[in-house]
Amino acid sequence: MEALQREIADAAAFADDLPFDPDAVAVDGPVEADASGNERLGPSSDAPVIVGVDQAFLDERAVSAIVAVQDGAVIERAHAVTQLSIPYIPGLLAFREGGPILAAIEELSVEPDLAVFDGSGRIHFRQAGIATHVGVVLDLPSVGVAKTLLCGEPAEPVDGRPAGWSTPIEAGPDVEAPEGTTIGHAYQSRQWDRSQSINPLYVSPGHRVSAATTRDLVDALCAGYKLPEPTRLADRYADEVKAEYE
DNA sequence: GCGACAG
DNA sequence: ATCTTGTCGC
Repeated sequence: MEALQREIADAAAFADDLPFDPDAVAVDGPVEADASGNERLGPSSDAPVIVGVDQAFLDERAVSAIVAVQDGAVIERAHAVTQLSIPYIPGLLAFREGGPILAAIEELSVEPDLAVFDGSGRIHFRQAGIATHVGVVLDLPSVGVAKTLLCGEPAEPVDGRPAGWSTPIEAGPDVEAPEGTTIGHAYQSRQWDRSQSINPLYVSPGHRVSAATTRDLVDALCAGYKLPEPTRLADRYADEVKAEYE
């Protein structure tokens, strides 16, 4: 599995090769979850279709949820319930959740322009986190958004930073990349005004996106919550589907 | 052997 | 990821 990850990292493009202008991406406010107001029946413009991907679990089954957003509105949701066979092992997450995610994406009728994954991309021991792995398999532009850091080193302390702040995550001895290579960023999407502090997000390129653009895209996709809208919606949808299966 | 480790 | 009460703050 590790050898395959090195091949995937080799095939991955950590430079911008997007079918749309990343500077044109923006989500004004929180997106309504479903048909409660601004859902359309399918893609209606040439604006990029961005999908959020997340999972929930019941016993040894994975509930993979996909929510497609375009112009700040949900245009489609899809999901799949799959039997799991591989345990969770840090560094090998894609082998456990990759198949289930592909099954859910196959249920989608729209063609995504970008996928936002819950987990790392290039911030990975062999530069092949789940965002990179699935992105390469589908040759789909992708980014990874993780809530905790798997490996690498922040260029500076990350505690108590204001919203909008970010710092590079550099490759250390634990990453198979030249020492100091920027493999992603710590990005503070949200912060409290006083007292309590919120941890930053750890964002990294999946495939066909650079580290800087990944940070900018996540920044543009956040709308008042810690997680970017596509991810937050997929998170909620996964819980919704899970509830129906138990 | 010890420590570290996405979801 | 999942199991869960109470609690702080707008």
